[in-house]
Amino acid sequence: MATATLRDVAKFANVSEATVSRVLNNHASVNEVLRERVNHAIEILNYQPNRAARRLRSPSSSVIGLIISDIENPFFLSLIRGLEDAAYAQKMNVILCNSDEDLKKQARYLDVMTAERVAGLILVPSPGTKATTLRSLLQTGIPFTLLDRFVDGVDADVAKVDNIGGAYNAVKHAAELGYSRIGAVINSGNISTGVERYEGYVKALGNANIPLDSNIVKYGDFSVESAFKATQELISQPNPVEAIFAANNLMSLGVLRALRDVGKRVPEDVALIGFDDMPWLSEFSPPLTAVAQPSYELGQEAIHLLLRRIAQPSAPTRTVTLQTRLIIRQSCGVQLRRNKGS
Amino acid sequence: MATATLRDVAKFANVSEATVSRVLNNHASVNEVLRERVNHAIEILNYQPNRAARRLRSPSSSVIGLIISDIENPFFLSLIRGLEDAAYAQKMNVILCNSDEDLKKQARYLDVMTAERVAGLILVPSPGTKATTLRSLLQTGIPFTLLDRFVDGVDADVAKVDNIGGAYNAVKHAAELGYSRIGAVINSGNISTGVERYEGYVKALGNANIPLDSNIVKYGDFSVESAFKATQELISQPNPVEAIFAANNLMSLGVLRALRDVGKRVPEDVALIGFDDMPWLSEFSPPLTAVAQPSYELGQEAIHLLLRRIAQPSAPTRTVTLQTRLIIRQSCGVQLRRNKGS
DNA sequence: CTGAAAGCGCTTACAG
DNA sequence: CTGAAAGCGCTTACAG
Repeated sequence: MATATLRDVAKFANVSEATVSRVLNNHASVNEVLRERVNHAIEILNYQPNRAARRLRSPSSSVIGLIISDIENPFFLSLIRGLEDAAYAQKMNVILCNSDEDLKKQARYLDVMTAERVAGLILVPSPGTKATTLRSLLQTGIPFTLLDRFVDGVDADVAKVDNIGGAYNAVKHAAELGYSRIGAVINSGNISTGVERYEGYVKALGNANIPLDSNIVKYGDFSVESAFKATQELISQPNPVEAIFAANNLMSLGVLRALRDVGKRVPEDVALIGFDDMPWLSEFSPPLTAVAQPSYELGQEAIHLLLRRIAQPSAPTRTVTLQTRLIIRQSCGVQLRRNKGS
Repeated sequence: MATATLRDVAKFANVSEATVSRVLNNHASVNEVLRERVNHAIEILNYQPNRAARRLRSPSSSVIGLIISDIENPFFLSLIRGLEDAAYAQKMNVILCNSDEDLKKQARYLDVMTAERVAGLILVPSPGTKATTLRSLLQTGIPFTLLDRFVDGVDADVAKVDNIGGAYNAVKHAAELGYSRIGAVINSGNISTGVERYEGYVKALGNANIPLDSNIVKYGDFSVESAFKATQELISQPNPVEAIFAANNLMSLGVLRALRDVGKRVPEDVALIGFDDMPWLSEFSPPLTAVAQPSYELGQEAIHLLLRRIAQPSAPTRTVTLQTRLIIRQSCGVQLRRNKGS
C-alpha cells in the first residue's frame, strides 16, 4: 500500500498542492468549502505528511533529540520524564538514544540526530568526550545543551547538579557521626561528576580535619560490578574503613553486595552513604542514606536551556546548578551512633 | 554557520554532485583522485549529509523507532538494552519515545515516527490501544511489531512473555507453601498483560482447589500509588489474606508499603510474590520473591521479528512467547513455612 | 483567497 | 568512470 502524497490529495480534492499545504498547516484563510474537501480527501486517502520532505523545505522541526549515556541507570528515569513533560508543554516531541557510556555509539547517534536535523539536542556526554567533538557539533549550528555532566573547554549551556556540595554534605554527615576512616568508591575521573564528587569528598574531610588517605579511595566506572571490585580492594586495606561514600546509585549497590559478600554488616561494621536516591531505597535492608538529586527538575531545566538557546542562538551560555538533598535513613548508622552517644 | 551542502562540496572539489554522492555512498568505482578530492572537501567544509533529503530520494532508513509505554518503569531498562544491542549488531539505530501509558501521547509519537519514515517500528501499546489505531498503522505500510503486550484483533508480530505461566507458577508456589487465602493486586484488564496474569492466578487457584474470591482481587494501573490503595482495600477485608500476588514490579512496591504502613510484617503476617524481577530486589527487606522476565532477550526478539518483517513484508505474522522464571527469595515465606513444616 | 512555479538537498537512471 | 537532468514530497514567495 503505497502511501498517498500531498499531490494525490490535491488531485482528489481538485485543488492545488499549495491549498492542501495551507490546510495542513492551518494557514491563513482558506475557503471553508475547499478546506472541507481537502480534509475529506486526507481522510479517504489516509494521508500522512512526509516529515522528511517537509523538513527539507522548512527546517524548523518539532523534535528534540536526547542522548542519554546509560538507559539502564535508574537515575535517568525521572530525569527523562521531567524533560519530556517540559517538552510536551511546549509542544515539542523528544526522541531518545542511548550511547551506553560508549564514545563510538555516542558519535553514531550524534550523526543520526544531526542528520535528522532535530530542532535541538540534549546530550549527557559519555566519559572521555572530547572538547573537539562538541566543538564540531557546535559548528553544525544545531543548538544543544549538556546535561548532568559538562566538558571542559566547551562553551555550551549546562544543566547540572551541585555535585561538590552533595558529596560534601554526605561526607560531612559521616564525619559528624564520628567516623574518621571514611573511604570512597567513585567513578573515575574522566567525567565531571566523578571529579566533582571526589572534590566534595576531599573538602569535607579537610573541613573535619581528617587526613586524606588515597589508599581508601577506589575507582570504578558506573557499574555495580566495578564498585563490587573496588570495595573488595578497599576493605582488604590493613587499616579498616568505618564508612564508605559511594559516588552513584549503581555503585552503592555494588558496595553493599561486596560488604555482604564478606559478612560485613551495614551499618554496624561499615556505614554506607550513596549518591543518587531511588524510589525503592527505603525498602532496602538497611534503608540507604543517599544524596537525592532533583532529577525531574534537572530534565525540565535542560529543556528550558535548550529552548532559550534555540530562540537566541548567540546569547551567552549559562550553567544552571541545582541543589541536592541528603536523605538520612539507616545505612549511615545514625541510630547506632545516636544511641552510643546518649 | 550555515551547514555545507552536497553542492558546496561538489563545487569545492570541482566535480559533479553525482560524484560526491557516489563517494558518500561508496558507490562503484570512483577515480581515486576524485575520491580524495571529495573527501578532502568534505573534511574542510565539515559536511554532514542531510538525512531528510536523502530519505526523500531513497526511502530506506537505518533507524528503528521504539515507543515505550513507560520509561519510568525499570522493567523496560534491560529490555531497551537488549533491543539496542540486537539493532546495533545489524547496523541499525534506534530512537525511542515514551508514551507514558497515555493514548494521546502514543498517537503523537506514532505520527512522529511514521512521518520520520523510520524503517520499522516497535510498539509497547498503551492500555486501551484500539485495534483500529493499529490497523491504520498497518495501512501506512510501515513494518511494526508489538512488544510485551498485544492487542486483540490486530494481525501483527508480537514478542511477549508467558504471562499466564508466570503468574501460574507464582501463585502455585504460594499454594504449595500452604497459603489458601491468596489475594491479588493486578493492573486492570484493558491491557493484555493484566488479563493474562489474572488468568494465571485463577488457573493456579483452581489447580490447588482454592475457591476464587473476587473480594480479594484488587485492581490498579501500573503505579506504586494505585497498588498502595488497592492493598489498603484488600487488607481491610474481614477475612484476612495470607499472601498477595502483585502483578508487576512497581505494584509490588506499593503492596509492600501499604503492608508496612499498617504494621504488617512480610512474610510473617502476609507473604508477597511479585511479577518482574529487578537487580536490586535481593537487597530488599525482605528480599522479594518474584517472577523474572527475560527482558533483555525480549528486546532482542522484537528486533529479530521486525527485521524479518521488513525483509518479508507479507510473511505470516508470528507471536514469540518467552518463558519466565520464578526467583524464590524471602518475601514468600519459604523459610517460615519450611520450618513450620519440619 | 488560490494557483503555478521554484527550490529545499539529495540520489539515480540515462548518456557519453 | 563521470556529468547533466529529473524528481523525491513538500512549502513559500510571487502573482493574480
